[in-house]
Amino acid sequence: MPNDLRAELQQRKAFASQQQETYLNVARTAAVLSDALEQMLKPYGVSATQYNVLRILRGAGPDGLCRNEVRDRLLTRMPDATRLLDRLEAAGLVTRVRSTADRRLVTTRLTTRGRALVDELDSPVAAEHERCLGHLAPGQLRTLSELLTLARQAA
Amino acid sequence: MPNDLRAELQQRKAFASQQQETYLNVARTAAVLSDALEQMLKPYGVSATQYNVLRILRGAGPDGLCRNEVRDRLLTRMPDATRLLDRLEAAGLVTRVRSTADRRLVTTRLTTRGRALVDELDSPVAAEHERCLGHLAPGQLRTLSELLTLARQAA
DNA sequence: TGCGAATAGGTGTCACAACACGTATATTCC
DNA sequence: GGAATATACGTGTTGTGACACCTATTCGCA
Repeated sequence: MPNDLRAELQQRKAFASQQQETYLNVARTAAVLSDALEQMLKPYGVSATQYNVLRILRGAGPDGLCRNEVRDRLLTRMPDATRLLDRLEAAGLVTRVRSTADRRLVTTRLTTRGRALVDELDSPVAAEHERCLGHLAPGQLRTLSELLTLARQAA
Repeated sequence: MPNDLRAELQQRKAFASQQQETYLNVARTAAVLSDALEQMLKPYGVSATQYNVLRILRGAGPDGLCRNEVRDRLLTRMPDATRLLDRLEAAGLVTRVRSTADRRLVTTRLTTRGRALVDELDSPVAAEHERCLGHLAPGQLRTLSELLTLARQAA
């Protein structure tokens, strides 16, 4: 079904190129999947970006990370990581302390509550992924990941 | 290279599941590709979402589309299509006229300038897609599109 | 040692998106 | 035919992302 997206967007004309069709499919799929995740996270009071930060900080362990390290590990470009962390700090999910070794650095860490929240979210997030992508066979998931990784190489 | 994304995001632990890895790959790839497109469009003064609307309106032809039809054809969910169209109207790229048949409807159409802009953008956008995805073989692009279409079925 | 460049972080301002609510017109059902 | 509901659109408010610019601290090198 090569024209499924065209039907979905109610477009009449064929895509200009195979590359454009692929781009639109990537964008559309990401929008659909991240919307679903966003809706799932809403009752917990965090956005998908915020959840992503919490997961990054959990992965960093007790040493925490400075602002730019968090920013560089985000899935999406985020030029204003300061206020993103501000909001998480205001919500009591992270703390920030200025480093004594290099006073330019401000290390961000999960609070107990932040850690508890991200741990609590593991199961429902996994269930959401299972719900959205569980119908794909392991080989399909692997192929998809590989092709996406390849697609990212040029830009 | 199954762990390329993990290296890219500097994560230590393996992904929790194949589904999660695929989700992250979709999100990351969409972010990278749409960022590139956004940067390409910036000199022309339109965002990727605005460009998307212009393309939708061109596809609709001289009859134009009402607000909700535009909204439903967008790649990403857009609850506030009114002000998106407001901005395009303020930029002189679209016009809106209230329908006489059904006075609830407001039909949006491209202006001459809007049409000229979207036509002018065809070539550089195609070049950008070629630049970002040209290194994939036709069969790879097709497989990728098909798997993404399949992935979208559940949610 | 001292001066300029680079790095880390923050802020002011604006544009844009999200949500809830309000208004006008059309349709449906009694 | 008239009230209730649905549809299409707009608006007020709040929160979030984008960009440019600023300060403080450290580093590099003469």
